[in-house]
Amino acid sequence: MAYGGGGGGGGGSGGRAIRVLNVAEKPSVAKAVSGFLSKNQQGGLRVRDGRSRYNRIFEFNHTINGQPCHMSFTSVTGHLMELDFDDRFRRWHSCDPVDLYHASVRKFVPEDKSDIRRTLEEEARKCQWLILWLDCDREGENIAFEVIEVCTQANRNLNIWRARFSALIEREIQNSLQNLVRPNQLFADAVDLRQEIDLRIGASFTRFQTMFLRDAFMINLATDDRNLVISYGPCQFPTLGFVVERYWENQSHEAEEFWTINCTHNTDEGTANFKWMRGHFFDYTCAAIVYEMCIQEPTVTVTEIKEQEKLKYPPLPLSTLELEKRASRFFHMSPAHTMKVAEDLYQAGFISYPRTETDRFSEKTDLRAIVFEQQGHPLWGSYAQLLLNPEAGLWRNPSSGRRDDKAHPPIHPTRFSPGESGWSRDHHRLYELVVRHFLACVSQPAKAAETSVEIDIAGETFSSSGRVIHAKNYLDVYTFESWGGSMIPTYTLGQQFMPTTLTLDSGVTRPPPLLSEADLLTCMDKALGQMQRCMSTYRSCLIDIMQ
DNA sequence: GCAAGGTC
Repeated sequence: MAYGGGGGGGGGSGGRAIRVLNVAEKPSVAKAVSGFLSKNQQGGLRVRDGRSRYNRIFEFNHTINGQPCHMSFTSVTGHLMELDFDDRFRRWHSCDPVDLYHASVRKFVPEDKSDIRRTLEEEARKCQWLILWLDCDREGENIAFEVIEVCTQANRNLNIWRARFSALIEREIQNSLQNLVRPNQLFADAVDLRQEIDLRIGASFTRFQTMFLRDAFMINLATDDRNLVISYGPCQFPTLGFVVERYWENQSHEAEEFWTINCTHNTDEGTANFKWMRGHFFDYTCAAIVYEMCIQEPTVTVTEIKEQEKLKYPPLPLSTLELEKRASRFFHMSPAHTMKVAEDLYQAGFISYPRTETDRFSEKTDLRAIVFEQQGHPLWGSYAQLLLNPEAGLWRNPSSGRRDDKAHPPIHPTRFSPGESGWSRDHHRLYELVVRHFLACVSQPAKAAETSVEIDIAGETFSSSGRVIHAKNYLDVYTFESWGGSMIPTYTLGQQFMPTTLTLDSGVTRPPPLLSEADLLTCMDKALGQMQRCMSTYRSCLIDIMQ
């Protein structure tokens, strides 16, 4: 890769330090990265204030691929720019809501971000290079181009680079600085498009339905001090749809009585509960007739015995969606809170970047090194040691999911911690989940022997099964999941006995439960997958047509 | 007065 060259005497300036402006997405990242990069550098780390009181500027010396650099490191706070309609469309009655689909829009730096803009302009004028340290997701790429726009307006000759990193740990940061790439315009464009669609649909529908419903229900603004805006956004509606759909199913459910036949058998080895293979009948008379036949001739004959080894596999490597679902299931943490806590852990360097779709590890990842780090933990350290011991036979290369966002690895621990004093209970729990999940991924599945027995009573079939766990394996460390064992007595084929009980039982159908947050995430993910498949079909159709 | 995405 050819560094320098392009802008205002980069690498070619004969050993003289070039001035580099570095920009992160948030102040904490600017501080953390500056901390790593200024280590062991002459002059250490200096800090000064910029125009914005939250976004300070860190300064230090560094060398990029042999080129001495003077680094200034500042930050933005998320998006620098906003998208909105031109002023003449801003008032609600200025146009028909449908006109908002072609009204002109503009992207600009809002008033409360103008101090950050000034800092960027002033610093950009002094620099030859610009390195973008924004989060490595689509929004980050879009913010990168917002920063580029502001900076290049102040200095046309900037040589612009993108640092890519998935964890706020020193090794990763040093590595990304020595392997700079160019920013990706296509990712940024995708976000611009999403912003425009959200704005046009949201504003036009919200104005339309608010005004329409006000008139329809004759709500008088003068006497009603509620600020009634009935908002519509492309993001809310699928979510609301799933929630409401399930609610309606739940409400319209009519409980229905059903009947089933159960059989139990006690021996000195234990009890077997046999379930009727027909499930249940909604018609009492039918069930009663069959039951009557069984009672007349209640002798049981064992007709089939199946024994097989059953495996329960560890989960796939951890993506954001799974992290949210599991934190919701295991700890009742809301997805929003989970992501806040995960972000804290990421910023302190304990886990990798928590926003990832990837559920497969790259072959280059040194999985054993990650396990190695965890050996000293009081709770799971001994399990980590066992994993690394080849004689234990516990290790297994992790399964690979089908998703790869090509930007970040699955969420995994990046730094050992026995727990930090500043952590809340949820920080502890989430770190524990990430570590235990990772250790589970590289472990053997749990193994059990399952026996299923089928019996015949008067021509009706019943079945029961028992399970004996032979090796818990990953379940020893993944304590959030369990796999119950159950014993049933030993039977032989053709054996005959009398049932201990043979009963006709009734039950009532239950409505489907309201959607949990974890269920909702699953619905959204499924719908996203369907949409992506549609899009890809559509895309190949277009390509066909064009050829 | 409107969206959704960043972040303080």
